[in-house]
Amino acid sequence: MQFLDAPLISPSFYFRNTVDVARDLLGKVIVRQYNGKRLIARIIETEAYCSDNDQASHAFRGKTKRNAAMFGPVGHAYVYFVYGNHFCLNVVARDLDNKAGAVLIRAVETIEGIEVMKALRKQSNLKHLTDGPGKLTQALAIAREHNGSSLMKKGELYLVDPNEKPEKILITPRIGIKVGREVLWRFCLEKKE
DNA sequence: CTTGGGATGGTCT
DNA sequence: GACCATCCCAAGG
Repeated sequence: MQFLDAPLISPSFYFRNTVDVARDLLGKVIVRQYNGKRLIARIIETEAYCSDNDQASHAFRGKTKRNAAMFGPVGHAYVYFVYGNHFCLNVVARDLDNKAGAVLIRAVETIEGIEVMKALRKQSNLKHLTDGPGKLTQALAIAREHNGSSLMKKGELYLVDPNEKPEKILITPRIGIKVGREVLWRFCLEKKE
């Protein structure tokens, strides 16, 4: 399995400008150990959420119990619950000038474990298996308990770098928000729109 | 294909 | 009591 040999990602990768990290997370690979099963997925869409300079960010109004992970160590997960139905997975990333910052993982494509993902999603339509932030957390069984956990060491949930060749990246405004639409902080790999 | 509304619950005012 | 970094389904073109 090529992805088991792929190296883990070190803190220095995440200790950079949040927007740069969002772009560079494209093509990185999420590994999830779930009930003895291995689920693997490749990141194909991200968004950057910064600190008190970013009105759309959960961190904009300062630290609270909910967003505390965004102020915590880089390379850790920030998982939150939205709309009463869904979890969203973020990776904490920021440079020294910022107190908080995280990259929302908006979409992935399945590499391994598709049958388990279908079961978790109660959905067999491959097109819509992992093409949204709430969908991919369901497909990978990511929830509250992963909030604050490190993604830089092998465990239930971590990231690896398969060292892919760069691909064409689509850059757009972030979506699903009412403010902060003027910055181009959403990054996608070729797929659809 | 697109649109519109309902479900659902934690957080903050 | 209002928001939400959402999803799903049903109805209409």
